[in-house]
Amino acid sequence: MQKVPTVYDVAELAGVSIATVSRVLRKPHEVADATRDRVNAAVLDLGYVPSGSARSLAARRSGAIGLCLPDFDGIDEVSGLAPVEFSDGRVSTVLDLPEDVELGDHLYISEVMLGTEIEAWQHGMAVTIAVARGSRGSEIFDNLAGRVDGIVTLARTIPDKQLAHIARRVPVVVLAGPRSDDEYDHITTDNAEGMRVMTSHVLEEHGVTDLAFVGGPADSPDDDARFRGFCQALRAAGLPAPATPVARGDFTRAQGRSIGRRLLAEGRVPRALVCSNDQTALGVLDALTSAGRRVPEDVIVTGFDGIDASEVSRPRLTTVYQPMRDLGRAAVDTLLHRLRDSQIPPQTRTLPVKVLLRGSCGCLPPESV
Amino acid sequence: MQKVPTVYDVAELAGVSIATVSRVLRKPHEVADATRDRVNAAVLDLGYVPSGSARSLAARRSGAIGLCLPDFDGIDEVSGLAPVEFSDGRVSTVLDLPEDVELGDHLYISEVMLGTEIEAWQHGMAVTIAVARGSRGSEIFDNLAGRVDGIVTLARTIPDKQLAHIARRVPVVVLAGPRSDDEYDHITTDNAEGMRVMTSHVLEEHGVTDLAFVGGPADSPDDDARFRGFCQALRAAGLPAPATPVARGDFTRAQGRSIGRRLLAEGRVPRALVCSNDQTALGVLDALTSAGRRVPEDVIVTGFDGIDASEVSRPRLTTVYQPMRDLGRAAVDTLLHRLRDSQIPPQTRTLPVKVLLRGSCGCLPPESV
DNA sequence: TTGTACGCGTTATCAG
DNA sequence: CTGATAACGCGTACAA
Repeated sequence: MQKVPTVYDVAELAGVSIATVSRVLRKPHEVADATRDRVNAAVLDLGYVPSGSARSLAARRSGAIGLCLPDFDGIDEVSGLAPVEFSDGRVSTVLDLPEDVELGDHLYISEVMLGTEIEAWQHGMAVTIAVARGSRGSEIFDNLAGRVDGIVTLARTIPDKQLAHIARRVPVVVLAGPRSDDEYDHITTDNAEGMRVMTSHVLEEHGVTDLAFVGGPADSPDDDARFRGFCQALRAAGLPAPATPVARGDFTRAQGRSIGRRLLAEGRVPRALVCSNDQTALGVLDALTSAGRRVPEDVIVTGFDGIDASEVSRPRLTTVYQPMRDLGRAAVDTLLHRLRDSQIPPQTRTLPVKVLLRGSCGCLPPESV
Repeated sequence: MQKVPTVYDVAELAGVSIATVSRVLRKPHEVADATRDRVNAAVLDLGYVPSGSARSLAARRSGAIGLCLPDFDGIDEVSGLAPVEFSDGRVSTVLDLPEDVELGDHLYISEVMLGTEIEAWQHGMAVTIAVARGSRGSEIFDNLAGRVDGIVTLARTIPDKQLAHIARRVPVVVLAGPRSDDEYDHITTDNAEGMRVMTSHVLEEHGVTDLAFVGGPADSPDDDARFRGFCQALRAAGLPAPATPVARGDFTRAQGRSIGRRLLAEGRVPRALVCSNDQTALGVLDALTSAGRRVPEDVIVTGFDGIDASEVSRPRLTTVYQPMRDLGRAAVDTLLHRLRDSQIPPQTRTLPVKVLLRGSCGCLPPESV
């Protein structure tokens, strides 16, 4: 680490030119066996590791793709973070009472990350991640854009203006965003159609006509599409569609709970609550059951996403599953296509969703929760 | 994207030298206001984004840290991965019966990633991740090492030999590994002590003397330390300590289940099963309860890690919580220290654990599960 | 305050 | 098959 060896050092030790060293590393078959062995020995001997920066600079590609994520953990200022505490050798023991767990809060994003990484790995590329925390986001994303071959970003993570700026340097793929009039490739899921089918199920199979939609953030394109699907199903059934959701949360379980409590307090709980995502639905479920309402007997609750937590709630949540991991994979796939051919017009590729009927709509017998 | 602008283009448009452009970007205050404005305008106009490669090369630091993770998702060959399927516009509906969920399988790693990212972000650094999948691992890690300022790796992710090679170029911090006779900095948790306290609790508070340890992989340093803690508690209580765990799994819930079934079949279920991690414990719990054994009345089960899934099991799992996120944070913190001063001797920093008493050891009344 | 010129460690294009 | 040598895009002493 004191004196990091370079191609020159390797070349000298092996008694060849730097060009040959480079060849041994990149196209070993173009080099004579004996020469190759000498070079490889020198590499091992010196502890040589090629400089990625120099390599990227000369090759005009970095072999990495950038993943931009929104501030999903709520940490947004450096000052707000306590330093890590180390052990003093003692182990404390506490009686841990049950409480509400924000289980699966990061799951959506974790899955997207994983999918991105997997597909990148398949193509021998690395993934560099950047989270839009705090005020320095701008700087962070520019830095990222400068060091990768392409960028995958969740919708609404990077301000439009900056995204446009970045996109002049590297291709951009937007995840879960609406296909607006931009120049980017998009990956979406069947939000509207999924919610339409889900709603129709409640309408037709369960004969419910009194149902309301619990939404997410007003500026969420996902939420918007889901609400549209909900309304569409209502109209198709000859029912009036509301102009807006009965309430809006921020896609967190905590907000779902408070919405549930509010509806209870105001006596506005309908026969079925169709929620815009699982977290919200689970929160609503919490509020309902702790107020003594039976789900699904008194109220039907449905979600959207299919996070793991929806699988272990009581009752298990009927929801619309979307392939989160494939979202990341599809984005990278699209990015690589674009890298190969920058001429093709901006694409929008849609991933399928699947309606999972479980306990919270009443499709399963009580014993299977 | 057609013709990516460089400092030269910006300099020309702004009518200054490239040195000035560079200054505007790095030390804006050393440049006259008017000049700065002209340059910034040119930057915006051209859509200029500095090349990270060139920057890293010239500055001799990349501003990124690498995170090496084991093949936690079991994907190890490119061929084994089906391509992403896109939507055909139809939404399928399925009756989704309850089944065993591998909830939280990636949680440990997700948390470490998150912690790493947070701490890196605080210091304006990016994180590049690499997973040790398949046979190309070697290549991948070398590439990573060449493009980052330092590396954080989970123990046993990179073969010793290669790690030694890499470490000659960049500093390395090993997570959750044993402090062996290497030159790396290490971050560990109080595995042995945590397990000792947990075991003592079962021994003393619940008066159990008939207990067994269900281990993880034989080559896991974490598992090893935990088993030592277990034995230590037994001896302290005047009981004989076993030479080996009663069974070994691979830290997955599935293995935990089969171990549970095996013990049941062989009639070797003791009064308490102390497990080396939560997944294993949850699997054991599955096997026990589905065989009609009551936990904690008939058998006490405990875990280690404190993953979210341990919080929602029935009964909720008594376990030893370790701060997974802090593991990542501490690693980055240590790495940055080392970057600043390469002279200090290799350090080992230990993070505290906490024993969480919940339902599966019998510390909580039945109603709070 | 601004400009000149060199170096950073590779890759790639030619000759040989 | 191997060796010079010119980019690659930026940071930075050193000058002006």
